Amino acid sequence: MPEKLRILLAEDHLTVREGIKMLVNAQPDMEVIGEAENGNKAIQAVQMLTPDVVVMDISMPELNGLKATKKLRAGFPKIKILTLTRHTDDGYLQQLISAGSNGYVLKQSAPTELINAIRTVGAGNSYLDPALTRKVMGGYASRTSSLRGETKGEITSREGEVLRLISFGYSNKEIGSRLDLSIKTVEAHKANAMRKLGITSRIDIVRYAILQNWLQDN
Amino acid sequence: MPEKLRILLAEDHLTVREGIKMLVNAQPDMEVIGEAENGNKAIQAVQMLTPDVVVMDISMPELNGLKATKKLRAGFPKIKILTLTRHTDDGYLQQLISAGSNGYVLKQSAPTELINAIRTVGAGNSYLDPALTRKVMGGYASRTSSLRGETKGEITSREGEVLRLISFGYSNKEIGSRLDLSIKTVEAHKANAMRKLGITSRIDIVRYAILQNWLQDN
DNA sequence: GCACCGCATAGGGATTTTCCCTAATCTAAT
DNA sequence: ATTAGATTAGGGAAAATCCCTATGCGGTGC
Repeated sequence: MPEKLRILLAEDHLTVREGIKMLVNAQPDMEVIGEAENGNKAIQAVQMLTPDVVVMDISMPELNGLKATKKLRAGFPKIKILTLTRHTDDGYLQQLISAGSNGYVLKQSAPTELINAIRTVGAGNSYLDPALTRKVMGGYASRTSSLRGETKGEITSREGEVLRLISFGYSNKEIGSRLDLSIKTVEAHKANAMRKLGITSRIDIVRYAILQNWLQDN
Repeated sequence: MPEKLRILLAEDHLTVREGIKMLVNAQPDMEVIGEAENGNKAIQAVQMLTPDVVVMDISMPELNGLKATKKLRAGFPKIKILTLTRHTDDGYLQQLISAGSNGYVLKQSAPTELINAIRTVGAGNSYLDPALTRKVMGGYASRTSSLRGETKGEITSREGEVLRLISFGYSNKEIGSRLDLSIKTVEAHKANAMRKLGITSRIDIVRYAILQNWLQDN
């Protein structure tokens, strides 16, 4: 048997992390060599430990898994990144893949799926959770807007801040006083962000927030 | 050493469940004797297995941990229920305790906390996560409404329907046409539900929805 | 260098939504 | 039979949102 696969766990929930660690370490061909509770620490840990595979949760404080994946991919092209998520939305998947993730596993899936996925990406292949494969296969042509270059500018951090607070149920006025801005400015950020995202209603903002995992753990 | 504590795990995420199971089974004085992925199955499992402690996730499909706790408490007064949650909201805690939970642990906490908590409730005491104790100690006097008997009745299904749609970002008008009601009726349900919950703002509705897990996986 | 674009900021005024109060049925419980 | 809560809904006041316009500021392009 060759060397064991060296795994870095990036996941903010300690309980989940411990669970995965025990699961991984119970395998003969892999071991957890490091842990990180946010994206920044994950990047530091990769620099120090050079793992073979990073198991990366999307939703983490400070620097989320999506951004951490992008950064890691830029600095460490050979590292394999396996994204772990709660979401089944394929719109998100597209972002992940373009960020450079090698695989995508749902937290809902069986533990053996995770182990399979780690082996698969560790071997240099890409892995897509079976539950997602179905989604991706059907009805993808409708979501090619970003490929046609219609993604004119991404959401700025200010806009994101406003959208997030809107999704939480704050009024424009409340957001204004919270961010120390005029209501009018908040309205403008909201409108610009919505135009960029191609959405027209408050419900779409909530949906977007759910995908961004903004509505968790607050 | 006496008998091992017999644990039932009620948690919908298989990965998390596996993690906890390994953790529990690694202890000399406790073991997992059954698992359930929703509240209904948990109740069935309790009837069949009569565990000492049920580790119950709040957010589960079909029947959530809150309702399952209430039902179990009615039928099995001696069973200890330890609530496992992602949330730090103390308003929710009150509901849990009145539902009959013996303890409350955050998923974010260290695995040893969970083990401690299981031992504590298994011994017949109640356990409150240290992270929550702080919250509960400070500024609780403001939230004693339910102790004064102002919790006149629970949210009705109609009210819940309305709250859920509000949390999703629908306007009263949209909810009205969706449920085929006058806007005025929607407003009334909203106001009544808010009065019952003792909340006053849209943000509180969203928080409530997050706790109810209404905003996940749609 | 200057024109142009996007970001962050914000006002005015029209429109829409929500809030507060009141109230009529209907059903279940006492 | 009287009370309590659920479901329905209107009128009018108050608040929030929407649409349009506008000003600096910092890059990018030619």
